[in-house]
Amino acid sequence: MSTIRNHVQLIGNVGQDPTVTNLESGRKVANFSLATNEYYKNSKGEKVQDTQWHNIVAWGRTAEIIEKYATKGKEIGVSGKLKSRSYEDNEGTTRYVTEVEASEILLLGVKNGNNPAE
Amino acid sequence: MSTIRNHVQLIGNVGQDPTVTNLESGRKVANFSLATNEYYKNSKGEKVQDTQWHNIVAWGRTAEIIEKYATKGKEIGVSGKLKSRSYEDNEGTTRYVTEVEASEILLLGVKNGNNPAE
Amino acid sequence: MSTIRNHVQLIGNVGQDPTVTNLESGRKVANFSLATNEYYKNSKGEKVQDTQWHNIVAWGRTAEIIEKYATKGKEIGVSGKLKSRSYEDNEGTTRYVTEVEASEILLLGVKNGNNPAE
Amino acid sequence: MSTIRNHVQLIGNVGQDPTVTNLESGRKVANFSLATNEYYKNSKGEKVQDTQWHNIVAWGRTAEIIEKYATKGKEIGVSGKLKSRSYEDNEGTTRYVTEVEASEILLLGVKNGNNPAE
DNA sequence: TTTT
DNA sequence: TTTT
Repeated sequence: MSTIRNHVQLIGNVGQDPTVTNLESGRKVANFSLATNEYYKNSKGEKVQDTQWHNIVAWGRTAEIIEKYATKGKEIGVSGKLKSRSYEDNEGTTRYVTEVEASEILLLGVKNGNNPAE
Repeated sequence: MSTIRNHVQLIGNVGQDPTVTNLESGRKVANFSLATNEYYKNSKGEKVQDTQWHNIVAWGRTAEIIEKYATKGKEIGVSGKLKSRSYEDNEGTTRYVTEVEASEILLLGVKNGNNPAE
Repeated sequence: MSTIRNHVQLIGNVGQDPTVTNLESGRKVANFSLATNEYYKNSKGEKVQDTQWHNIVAWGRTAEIIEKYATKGKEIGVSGKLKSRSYEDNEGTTRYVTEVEASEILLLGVKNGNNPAE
Repeated sequence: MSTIRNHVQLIGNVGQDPTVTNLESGRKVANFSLATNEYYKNSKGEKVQDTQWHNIVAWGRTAEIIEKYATKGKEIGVSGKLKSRSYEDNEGTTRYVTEVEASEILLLGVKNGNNPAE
């Protein structure tokens, strides 16, 4: 889809080592959670943290990079599209999940030029 | 939150007239669905449409603009952040919903300079 | 370059029919100006327009789409990277120009699904 | 201007300590150069670096943050708008400069929650 | 040089 | 003029 019609960019920390599945086709799919952290002052002037957790999914070459480098705790950038899909849970109920389908990731805190994702 | 850490931009069509709630504080909240449409050719060379539906929420002045102008079918641009929250459904089960919290909207197909959102 | 490290998105009007050059390699290059328009109220409460003109350059398939559809006056979206380069003017002085290298364009005001750029 | 109509985001390294000017109004203006670095393999399979230099300008509170924290060499994120302006050089010739007017910066390589820009 |  |  047009990157102009549907574009998401996040910078945050990887919540846990990604789950990577090898598809029959030979492609990989990677799934993980990414935390973005916001800080603001509340009405009492106290610093408050608001953490948002995002579901990230990636395919193919991007999934391979994620498998190798986007390990738990790493700070990364993600760009891609916002997508939702439905599935049946164990009780047969239809559930909906919204994910960011990553087309690109950027490893931060890595020396420039040694960034395997570039 | 930093627009650099968490940024979403969508261009699509409003699914139905927004639901606008007047809070006790005097602020408004607007909720609606936005469809983004993708077109691609499948393996048979046929044109296929992939529509994604996004939950949009907006507060305050942005909600007021949405209430007046972002009516059903309109093509609009939305920029904001990706946020998730939980709530209890009627059976008391915890549900999760992911939304785009819009900080800005742009009415398309409106003559420049007559755009009430600008 | 990483779309995360260097990303520009503009929505505006094409200033004149693009200049398209056929390179010896068979590739095309398209150049044109894009106007983005801002409206705000000045200190006297008068509505003021601020127009910014941007140099856009595109290569290959994107240049071909531009040649056909991004004609004078059209409202389009552009996404790409910010790049600068130097050249010698007629007097032999080194000049610098900053351009948006478009990787994608979106024709607005076109019915969904009939958009040749998608 | 609408962040949807004109939006730039860069992640790169500060080229030199910013120049900060105190305006008569009491506001500050900060100017500096930001380098974004791209790496790719050329036709011989050699890794090549392409560095783009961007002119950044910021006003008010953003300028103050830049003055304190965006010092030479630091890796930062910048978001804002693309703007051009003309000026007369020493010989009285009209020159044009294109800048990113930063509305927000993000200091990278800083522990979350200790980021003075947030 | 666009658009309104 | 940065970074590696």
